[in-house]
Amino acid sequence: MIRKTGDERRAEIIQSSLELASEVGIAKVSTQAIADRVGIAQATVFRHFKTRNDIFRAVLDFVAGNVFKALEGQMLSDKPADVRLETFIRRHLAMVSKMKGVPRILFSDRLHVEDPELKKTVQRIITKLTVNIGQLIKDGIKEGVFDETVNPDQMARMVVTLVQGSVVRWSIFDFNYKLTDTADDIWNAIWPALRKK
Amino acid sequence: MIRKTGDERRAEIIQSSLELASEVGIAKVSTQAIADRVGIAQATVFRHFKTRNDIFRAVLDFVAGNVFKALEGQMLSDKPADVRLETFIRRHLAMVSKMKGVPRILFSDRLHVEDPELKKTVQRIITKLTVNIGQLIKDGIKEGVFDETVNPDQMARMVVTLVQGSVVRWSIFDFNYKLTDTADDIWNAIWPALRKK
DNA sequence: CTTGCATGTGAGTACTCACTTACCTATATA
DNA sequence: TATATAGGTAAGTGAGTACTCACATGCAAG
Repeated sequence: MIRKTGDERRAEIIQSSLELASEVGIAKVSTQAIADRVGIAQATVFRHFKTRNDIFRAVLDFVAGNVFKALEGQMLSDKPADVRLETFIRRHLAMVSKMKGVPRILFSDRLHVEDPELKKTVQRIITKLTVNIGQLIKDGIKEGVFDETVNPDQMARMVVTLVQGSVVRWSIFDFNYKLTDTADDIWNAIWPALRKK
Repeated sequence: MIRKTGDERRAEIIQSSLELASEVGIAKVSTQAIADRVGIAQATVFRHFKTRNDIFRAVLDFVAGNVFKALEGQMLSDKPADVRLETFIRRHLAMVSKMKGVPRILFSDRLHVEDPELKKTVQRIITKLTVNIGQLIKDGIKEGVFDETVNPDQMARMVVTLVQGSVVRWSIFDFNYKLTDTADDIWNAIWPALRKK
């Protein structure tokens, strides 16, 4: 019987849940499975989280925090907007490819219907991402690297959709290719639409 | 006690499962819930399908059949390739927007891990879709409406990814906007990359 | 009218799940 | 050294699950 602080255990539970989600899918991430991986009794999980859904909320907060840290890094860079956008896409894909559990949680039906709070969190993340990229595109138009006829919000939505769609595709195909390689495909598809003519 | 033929009941079970999936998510589409909606006893469901997963396989076959019927219609048209591609995207989105259960089944984690057979079916559908659109793009290059520097397979993957990503986004946002409206966004994003220069 | 069979069912079985309760103990601090 | 408390647990509980089985009945063909 090893004792750790609550914060340590909570971090372990979040980490193990993410790993399990990538391996067996969120539906099979039972409190028993989490307990087994962490090395504690099932009941102990409930010492640290009130409900199972609370665990997934904590996982999402953890992931969202990482995503936006990466995004802010790009927003503050002084490189031209096209470089900033491309770099962000690459960084984002690189990050997700190291956390395979993310798509399994983000697109699970548990989240989609069972816990409205969880879904709202995901909606907020996606919206915030879209707004930020829209801003990046507006900056690019001002800088003169993107065409002024481009609709920034519409384009931002498509960029986010492409990145997300790529992640979903990768997840459906069992992570059996390098997600980061699709960055070129994405860029080739949208760059002609963005480029200053 | 109303009696119907096996084929009729099977069709009802498939239809009800699709509806339920859109309403409550696939995880909650229990054999009991299906039975309630169809108006039969839970045990009767197993008269018509050996297992619960068999039901989802039948649903997927049904959906895939519809998708490819629409695609073939476009492949055989004698209009220019760009019109054919745009029309297919619009038709595809229109069809999905009438079957909200589709994204909930296609992107559920139950499917992703629990039943490998189901997942293979989804992979096959996506691959076939991508190959067909790749062919359409190749045709367009030959016809001279698409640029010859375009990589058809890469571009086809992006088109499919955009459509899928749009569907997932629409599902995450609770179907609260018209999916068919995103066809314009998609077309605006990829047309500059495809257009003959 | 009888018979055969497909459709239908109530009452299970055996299982998993999230969550609870009552009790235990390691450790930090007074 | 005593004590409070946070971390830990075995053994539940009740609700839900897919699936089975023995039996019932509507209906079509002989």
